[in-house]
Amino acid sequence: MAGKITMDDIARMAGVTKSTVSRYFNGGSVKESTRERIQEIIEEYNYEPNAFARLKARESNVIGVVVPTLNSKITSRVVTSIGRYLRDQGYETLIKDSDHSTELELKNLQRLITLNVDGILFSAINITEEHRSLIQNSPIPVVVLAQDYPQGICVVYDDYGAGRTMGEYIGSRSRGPVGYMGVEESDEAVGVTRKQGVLDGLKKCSAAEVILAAGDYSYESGVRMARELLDQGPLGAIICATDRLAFGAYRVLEERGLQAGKDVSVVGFGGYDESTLLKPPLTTLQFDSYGLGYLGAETLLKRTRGEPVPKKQIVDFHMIEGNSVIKEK
Amino acid sequence: MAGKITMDDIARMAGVTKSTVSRYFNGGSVKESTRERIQEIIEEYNYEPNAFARLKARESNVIGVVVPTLNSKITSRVVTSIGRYLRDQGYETLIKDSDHSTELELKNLQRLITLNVDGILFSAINITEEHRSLIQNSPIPVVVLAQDYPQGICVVYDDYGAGRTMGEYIGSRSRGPVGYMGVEESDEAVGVTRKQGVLDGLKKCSAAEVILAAGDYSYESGVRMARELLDQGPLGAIICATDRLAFGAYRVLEERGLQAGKDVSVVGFGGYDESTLLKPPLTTLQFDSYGLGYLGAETLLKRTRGEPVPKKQIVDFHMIEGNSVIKEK
DNA sequence: CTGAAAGCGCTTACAG
DNA sequence: CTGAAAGCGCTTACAG
Repeated sequence: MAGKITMDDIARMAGVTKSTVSRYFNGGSVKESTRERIQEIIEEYNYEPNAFARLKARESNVIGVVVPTLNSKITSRVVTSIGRYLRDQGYETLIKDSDHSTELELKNLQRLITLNVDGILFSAINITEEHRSLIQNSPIPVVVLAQDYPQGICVVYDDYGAGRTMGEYIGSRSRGPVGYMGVEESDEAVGVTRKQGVLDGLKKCSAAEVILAAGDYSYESGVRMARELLDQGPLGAIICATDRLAFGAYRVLEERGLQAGKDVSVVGFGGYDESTLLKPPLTTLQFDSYGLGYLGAETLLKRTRGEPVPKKQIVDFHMIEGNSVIKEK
Repeated sequence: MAGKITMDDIARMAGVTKSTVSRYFNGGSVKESTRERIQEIIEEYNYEPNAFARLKARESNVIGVVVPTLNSKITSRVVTSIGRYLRDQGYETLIKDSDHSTELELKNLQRLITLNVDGILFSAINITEEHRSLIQNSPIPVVVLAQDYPQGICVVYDDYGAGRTMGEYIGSRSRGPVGYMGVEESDEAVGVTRKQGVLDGLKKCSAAEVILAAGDYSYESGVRMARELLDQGPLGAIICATDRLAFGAYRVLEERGLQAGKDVSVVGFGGYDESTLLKPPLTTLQFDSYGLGYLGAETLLKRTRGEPVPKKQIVDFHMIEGNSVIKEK
């Protein structure tokens, strides 16, 4: 039975009309005594209004979130953080998974718009012209997460700063050529910005030659790139665009009888839980994913209220030092 | 503009009424020529009907999923799998995260019921009396995931079988006392069933003494339990209820100058990605999470159509052999 | 403070 | 094959 009760049922039982019950929920004026009567009935039946039937309401109190995948520790952190913040603020979170498909990203965005949610947190692998046009024309506020978006509001990781920090870190303590295992440039944040940071950081601190490789985000891709780089001769250091790629590098080093932190320095980005489990533990830069989610949600809510928000916000990172970098003597 | 268009707008542009457009979407009879006209307009405006405005429809075509947390590789796999299946079948997936809170689990369940989704996939840490009563009285079909639920329909991992397999595996190749690092018994599936399997398997194949420890699911808990066990004397093997706990055990072994696979056997359950990265790689049992999600979704859809479904379905597991078990000579 | 009525975007018998 | 009308569960001016 529970759940098939409507606002009208509650109203009847409380001896009022649904208008009054609606006001009860939406902060309209209701006499203290009726308020109590309504409350009793509600508690007895465990009633909650159907959030999606508020077709005529100004706001739906639901925020949509679209993520490129759910199969990622990072995304999990971001979404968990968003959910916590929104819940505290009395909002529903509607999560849509694009499962690595650009087509689905577009569809999900479109769908959230027609669902008339109050706002959208949008995270995509890369933002195409179509994404842009959809976001631009959206009657609903959209905040873009983890990708730069000059046409609108975004909250991003400090990819350039992180890259640069890592570049300087390695540049100042490594000798010999440096290999960089990156990802395709279609991913702005990681493929372009992070890489540029690394290159600039290295250049500032060392004259070492840099050899570039590029692939996708998979473990296998890491293995392939590491082989490709090492086949070209000995390396002083390998900088990997993500920890997962570094896992692949570890595997290849082992195959070749080399040891990270002794024969060659290896570093990554991400600060995955498993990186501390490696032997030796990986030195890596961790981004503040919880901060990203929190800030994104907060910013979006401000937007929906028409409050001013920064066009772009950058969240911090910090280094987790493992033992994978050759010690200076 | 995109998104503010309603079915009525489309209808007007196509020179028909919204009744006809509605029929177009729901498979009613529409003349070929009008069908084409409607289709054109829809494509031009990228229109999609608002799924949540189907207040009067028999079905909403949305399935709710409640998960205990999003911060888990296992859950991610399950949810991704559910999403894929449902999408193929033309359903929306609405994900609700309980964030480790029993109270939220109840709330999420309640909310999905009042949202009048077509069905609910429910996964909870443990199922209390309150959960039971809510599910029992739900006017909407519910399929319980990953926990036994004799009062209704469930899809579960083979916790007993997996435990038993692992128990026999270790029992037949280990000498000396066996330590078991488990979790609290409030978690039926892992805390009780899996443990019982392990104990039965061990008993069948060995007369070795078994020392039990229990804690929560965290890495720190694994560290604590491993210390506790090893403090009581040397062990031939440590069986960990999850891989994460095994990570803690590895850490303690290292502290004490012991090596997994040489001085003591260590095994886990879960088949986490990172387990193969350990040194030595962990021998572990992996459950078929994708299968669980897929089967759960399929079963739920059958239920919504009134088709008969098994009361309980058990998904498979398989062993991933690492190098963490002492070789027999 | 409260109710009657119109409306949100859609669906569904019922006529024609 | 198509439209007019009633209705889904809720909200919102508008009277009183």
